[in-house]
Amino acid sequence: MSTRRLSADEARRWEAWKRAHDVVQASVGRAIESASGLSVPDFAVLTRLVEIGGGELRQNELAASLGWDRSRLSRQLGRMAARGLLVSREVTDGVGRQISVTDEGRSRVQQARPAHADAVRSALLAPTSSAPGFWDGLEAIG
Amino acid sequence: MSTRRLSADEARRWEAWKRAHDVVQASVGRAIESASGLSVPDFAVLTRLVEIGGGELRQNELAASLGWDRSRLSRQLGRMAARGLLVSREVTDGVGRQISVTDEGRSRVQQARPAHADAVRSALLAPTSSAPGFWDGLEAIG
DNA sequence: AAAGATTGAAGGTTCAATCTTA
DNA sequence: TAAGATTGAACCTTCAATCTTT
Repeated sequence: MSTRRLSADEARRWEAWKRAHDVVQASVGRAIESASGLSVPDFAVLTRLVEIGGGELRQNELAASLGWDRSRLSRQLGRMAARGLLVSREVTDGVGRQISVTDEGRSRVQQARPAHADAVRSALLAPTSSAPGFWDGLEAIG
Repeated sequence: MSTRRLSADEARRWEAWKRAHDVVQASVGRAIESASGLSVPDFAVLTRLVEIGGGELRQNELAASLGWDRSRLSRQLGRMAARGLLVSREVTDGVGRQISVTDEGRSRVQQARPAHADAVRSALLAPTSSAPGFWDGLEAIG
């Protein structure tokens, strides 16, 4: 049935779905932050840099890998460079910039990885009764 | 099996889950915005105001209803008041503020509701083959 | 002109500190 | 003191405009 607004039951299911997602994201974010001091975007950038580029990538390749637009990545890299997590250099043989992880950035992402893996597994991939995750939050949704 | 980082397959499932969520949220957000000019937080605030309070609520009741902290709501209400969507008054008989929807705010939320309902239904509650939603995005996740 | 990147402006979120009033 | 609310600062996201180099 289609009406001009959500029914109380539909609204309840929609809110439960959003809340379940937010709980998972917050859990993973807290795990990363407490293990390494990195934010979720920091971790996303450093992970690509280390795992795809071996520590270095062109900025446009990084953008493509993340699925981010130029502006978003430019601002994120600016903040991360100011914190010493990476460095940005002009590329001599053409247009563009080369992004390189620093020792500090490499160390931090290594610190974050186990906590990230555990949090994702327990919240989403393999929730347990002692650590309920996304799917449990949706039990009543049908 | 538990290792110190996500496997390629685990990472793929995790990314797919996040992407599916983001697609749904973006779809609902665009529907609200194009129908009414309201943002998602605008719509959340006005919906509570109209449906729970009949157009008026104490600020702390609004915060509880939304599950938002004081700071977040204070900043959101400031922006909305500046745009004429609501007004904020001191409460004479004690501490606190009274938030009231304006005619403009009431009109906007009414404009947004059908688009919101349609978007939520097609993206999450009852996706169709012509409008795939969240669950379809997760097909490969197992 | 096209590609790669940055910036101004606006909106959103969070934390800690602060202010006000009962 | 405690409750209700605001603010400074930092971070995040997006859009349109801009800048630079090929």
